[in-house]
Amino acid sequence: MTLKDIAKKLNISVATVSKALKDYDDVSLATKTRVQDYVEKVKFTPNSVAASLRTQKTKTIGVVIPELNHYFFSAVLSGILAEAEKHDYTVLIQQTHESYNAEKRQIKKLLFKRVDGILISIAGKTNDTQHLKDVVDSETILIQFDKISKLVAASKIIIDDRKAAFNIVQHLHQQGKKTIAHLRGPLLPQVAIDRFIGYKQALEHFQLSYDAKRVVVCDKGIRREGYTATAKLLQKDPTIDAIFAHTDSVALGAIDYLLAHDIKIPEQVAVVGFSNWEISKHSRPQLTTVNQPGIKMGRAAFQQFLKEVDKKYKRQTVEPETKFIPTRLIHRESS
Amino acid sequence: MTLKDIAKKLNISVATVSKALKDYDDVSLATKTRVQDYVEKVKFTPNSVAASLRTQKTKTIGVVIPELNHYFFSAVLSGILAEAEKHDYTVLIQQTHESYNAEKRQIKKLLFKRVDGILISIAGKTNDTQHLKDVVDSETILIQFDKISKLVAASKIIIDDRKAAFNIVQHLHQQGKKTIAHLRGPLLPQVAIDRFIGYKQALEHFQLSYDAKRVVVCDKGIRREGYTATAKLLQKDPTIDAIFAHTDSVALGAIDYLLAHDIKIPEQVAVVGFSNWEISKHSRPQLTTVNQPGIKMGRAAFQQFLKEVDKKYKRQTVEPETKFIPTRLIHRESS
DNA sequence: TTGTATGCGTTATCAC
DNA sequence: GTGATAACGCATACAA
Repeated sequence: MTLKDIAKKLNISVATVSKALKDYDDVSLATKTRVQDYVEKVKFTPNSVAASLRTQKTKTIGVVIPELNHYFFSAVLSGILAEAEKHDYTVLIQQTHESYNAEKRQIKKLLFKRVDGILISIAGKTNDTQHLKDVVDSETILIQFDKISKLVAASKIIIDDRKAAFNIVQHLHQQGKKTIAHLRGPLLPQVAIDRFIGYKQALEHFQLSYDAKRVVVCDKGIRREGYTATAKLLQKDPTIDAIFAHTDSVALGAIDYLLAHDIKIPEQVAVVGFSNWEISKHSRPQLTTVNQPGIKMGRAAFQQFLKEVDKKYKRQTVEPETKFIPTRLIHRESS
Repeated sequence: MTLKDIAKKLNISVATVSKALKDYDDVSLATKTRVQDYVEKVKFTPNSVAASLRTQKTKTIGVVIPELNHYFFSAVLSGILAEAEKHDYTVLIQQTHESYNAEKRQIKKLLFKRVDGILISIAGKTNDTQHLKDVVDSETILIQFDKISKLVAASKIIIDDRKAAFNIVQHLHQQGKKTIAHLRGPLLPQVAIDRFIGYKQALEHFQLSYDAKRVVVCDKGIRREGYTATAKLLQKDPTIDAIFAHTDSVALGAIDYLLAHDIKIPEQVAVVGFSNWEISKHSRPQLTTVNQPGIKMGRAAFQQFLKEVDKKYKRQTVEPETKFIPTRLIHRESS
């Protein structure tokens, strides 16, 4: 069933049917209701594919994230979906599993699908960003969130990782801690770099000593890693009295080690995580962490897209912006 | 840039360009490489919207789930995505938040988008299924997974909830438990009904007593509910020595109550959850539960779609099938 | 207020 | 092996 069929049935033109369905005001109320009633009756569903071809808009965005089965990213996606639905957009989803090649392939596919915009959190191993520049060149709107590349001229929605890390150290300092270790993330992603910088700046600011021996990379971000890294840390420096882990699961691994060795938390060693995943409040002791508001970030990312797409359709120039989503420290039992 | 532009540039016809790009064998190798090289050089991306309009296939499926920020469902989606990408399909995602109206609206939108198929796990409050029958009527392939309606003539991918619940009771019986309570899910969804039936059948089979007083509905499925429900249970019947909760978070709530009242787990009261969410292995004591293999279920759902869409294109009739994804009990510290 | 005509970018049928 | 041409279903400029 198409507009044509309806037109024939009602003895009017296709153009009129089209306009009537879109509630144009140069169509008489009489024919409008005639068309709308008929459409209702026969359950006609217009074909968005044809409309998209004609208008050159798909009202669809693509979202590319590293991992879907992940508390933070699924929250972001949830926020994007909520906002997208409100503004009548649909969402194509792609998952990279942190693979650069998958990311390249998926972006290509989204351009093939002619999405109006792409919202992306880049894969950990991505360092070449040509595929992202291709998106910008194709005049498709690009919004980066969370894991971003500074080298790409596109808007960015992020948290202030430096500040959040700074606040964690400040908190530990206020709790009387003096020798603070850091279980950091992989070397490449900006988030890991910024958390490390914030950590270092805070140590300096509060005149606490920094020592590279007290920083261990945990690049898989899994619980077991936190365990072994903590073992290593305390072996190298038994005076450590606090651990700031770059992620909640790594922090839980640290707690595992401390519990297993009868080290009192937080009296002897305090532990702070990052992200406020579900597991952080289900653990014992409950984990102090920083909330990373995924839903808000998702909403903000979509809103940024919407703002830019509106400008684009009005033929205004769009300047990339960077938006920070506020975080706060959640003080629980582990510190 | 379009096929037309390429044709003009290379002094050949649009038809030939199209065929060359699709590697048809009635076009010479020479022109094929000429076209492909040029396309490579200028980074031409064909327009799938036009292709879809022409072929009446979008190579896109829609997925409708109750909650994205949820360990099980994001796993299912992850499985769907993996399989879809392998077969060159893209995925439009919709989230109902368990709302029937949202579900109706979103299905309509997916039909508007002319997806080739819809994979759905229905909302808890959905009892009218006309919108699902509409999908079938529109000749769009419909696959149900996990939360399904028996009333809809479409394939179903589920776990054997009855059997899984039966196995839980069997396990508790083997541990010497005699008075087994059940924190059940809401009354409507089939999964909750089946888990309850499996529980009851097992009690009968092992000649354990059943008493409606030992069954409490926890329809929100949250931790706090498990706490208060357990309080209620033990008040009504202090002889209860095992609790089977319909979901891991409810089980954790039960554990909270038992720990708070110095009741030994599992010696005095054993606890078993359902789903094997991430939190179940991060809790203390670690939770005995049933794994619900989300990724496998997602893959199976897509494969079922693929099978049916192939048949459809070959004009063969498709009969709805029901597939069971095997589960297994994961024995941990709480039982 | 309504209708006519054109094009969006492909694919596919049928000539040549 | 190649090309001309007609759809696919809708939106819109313009004519009536």
